Order: sequence, then structure tokens, then C-alpha cells
Amino acid sequence: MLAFCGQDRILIDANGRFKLPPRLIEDFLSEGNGDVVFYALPEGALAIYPEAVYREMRRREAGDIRQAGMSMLKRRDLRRFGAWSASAKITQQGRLTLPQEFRQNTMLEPGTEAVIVGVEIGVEVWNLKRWQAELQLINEHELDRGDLELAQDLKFEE
Amino acid sequence: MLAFCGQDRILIDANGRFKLPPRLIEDFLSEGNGDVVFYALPEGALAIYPEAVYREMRRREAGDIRQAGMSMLKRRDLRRFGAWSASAKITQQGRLTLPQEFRQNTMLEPGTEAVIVGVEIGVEVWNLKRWQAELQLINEHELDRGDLELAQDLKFEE
DNA sequence: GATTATATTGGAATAAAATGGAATAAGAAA
DNA sequence: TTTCTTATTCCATTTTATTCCAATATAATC
Repeated sequence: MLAFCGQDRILIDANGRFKLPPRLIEDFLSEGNGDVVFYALPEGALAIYPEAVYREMRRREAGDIRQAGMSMLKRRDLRRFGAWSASAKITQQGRLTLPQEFRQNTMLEPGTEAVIVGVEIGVEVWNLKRWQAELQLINEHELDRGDLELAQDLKFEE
Repeated sequence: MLAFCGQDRILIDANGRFKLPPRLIEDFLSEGNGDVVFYALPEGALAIYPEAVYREMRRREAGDIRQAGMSMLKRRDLRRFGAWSASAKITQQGRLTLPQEFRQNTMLEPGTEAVIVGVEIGVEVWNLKRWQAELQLINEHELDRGDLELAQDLKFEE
């Protein structure tokens, strides 16, 4: 079974909660015990990773702390990840509550229609409209790449 | 016996399910145990691969998770494959259910006539109309290539 | 500090949908 | 024509989604 894949439409309830599809609950339970990390992405969606995955993503390397003293860029990085991440645990009924401060940026206010998308290492929750735009972008890019390949295949070799 | 070849017309039933031709069921059972992965292609068809084939296609590399934190391009890549893939298992009756969110893009809504095409490493399910257009494209491209080869053959060697 | 009001969380009940299986019908081969 | 295989339809069961309510916790007011 592939983990963390597919798309599902969900509804953010009146209290800012949503229910994960059963398949994704399984995925999160088998990787970690339902301990997850929210991370609000710059592209305007909410990523949810198993805690271990997020830790790996943010693993500090030797020298990172020293750099923080010297580099404003480095500090901004730390600040961004710190500010836009939050821990949570999936409830018995498979629900998660969106942190209050994350709702506006991700356009996931109570009552919103959304899509939960598998991204192989975790999932992302997108506002429905935003997701449709993102999909179109991805698709057009792929089609352009396909056209390029065809043209390449018909090029006269000098 | 050649595996994963030929074309068969099928009908998507009222619940979005379809039955595989017996020959293809055999092929999927002997490669994996009927565990397959759907992958919705940018060209608007649905690929079905044995799970092992898809895993090889998507083999993860070290550092992928760390990259996902820092690179939007990397996230798009994970997103594209994650969003458009889904696991499934062929039932005892040789049926598969199309994931809800894949039906529109692949034009494989309940009640649709479709064609299931062997592609050597797996199969593809095409909306009948789209398949006919694709066949024509394939043919035209090959004819163009034939012309190109002739021209190439008459090229003056410097 | 006590009481009331408000928000938040967890759980249960109901409704809807998807799934699996069986039965029947159709078609092909003997 | 008969038998076997495959296709199609239908129904029962299970699963999942949605809604609603109760309990708890938090905050505000007196």
C-alpha cells in the first residue's frame, strides 16, 4: 500500500476541525502514533507531516547554532519554521483542529471547502479554490514539457 | 505469453467500477498479488501499474525529505505524484474502483465507455473518444519521424 | 473567589455512500 | 444444443460522512 497519496475533499467544520480520510489516519498511525506537525507553507497551504518526518526535515547540522549568531538570513529561516509550525495529535475519531493563527494564511477558516492531498511524505490541506489553481499550474507545466519532448524527437540532426 | 498488451473496451459501472479482462487480471496477479497503483497521467488517462513497478518509478532518494523543507520545486514534485496516485487491490471478481477525485480529469465518470490498453509495464484506461484522438496523434508522429529519417538519409555528409 | 457565560472538545446517532457478493443473462466454445 | 466462461445487474452489508448533543474547560463578570 502506498502511504500519503490521493486527494480527498473535506469540509472545515464550524469549530475549525476536519476529519481525515480513514486511509490517511492509518498512514499517520503507522508512522508515529498520530503525532503530527502542522507547517503553514509559503504557497498558502497547510502541510501535515508525521512528527519524525518534520524532525528530519529540520534536523540541525553542526554549525547551525553558530550561524544563527552571525546571519540574519539564518535567523529568518529559524523564525519562519518556528512561527509556522505546531504540534498536534489525531483524535480517536480521526479529527484535527487547525491552530487559530494558521487559518487566515491558509484560507482554511471554519466552514471552508478544502482538499487534503497526499504528498508522499505527508499530506497538505488546501483551500479548494487555491488547490484548483495549483493543479492547473502543475498540469500546464507538464503538458509544456510533453510538447517539448515531442519537438525534440523530430529535430533534424545536423 | 506477453504481459500487459492489447486493447479492450470496457464500461465504467454506476459506482465508478470496472472489470478487468481475465488476461490482464492474470498479469497483475503474477506481478504483485493484485496490488496496483493508479496514476492519473497529464495526458488525461489513468495508468495502472503493479505496485512494485510504481515504487521503482518513484524510488525515493536520501535527502528528499530535507529538500522538501527548503525547495518549492521539490514540494511540487512530491505533490504532483502524491496527488495523482492511489493504491488499490483487484477484488476477487476482478474489479477496480476508480478513485473519486480522478474521474473528472480522466473523463472516466460512471457510465462511460472506455478502453483499457496494455503498455508493457502496466495498463492505461482511456476515455474512448480520447483514446481515438491519442491513437491518431501517435500515428502522425510516427509518420513525421519516418519522413525525417528519409531526409536524414539523403543528407550530404560534410 | 464564586458564578455565569462562552468556547472548545469529544462522542454518539443518523444518514449516505461505497463495497462485496451473488444471481442472472449473454456470449463463446465444444 | 449443451456447457462453460464472462458480463451485467441487483441487493445486502459494511463503512464512512455528517450532524447534533453533552461534557469539559476557559474566560469574564460580579
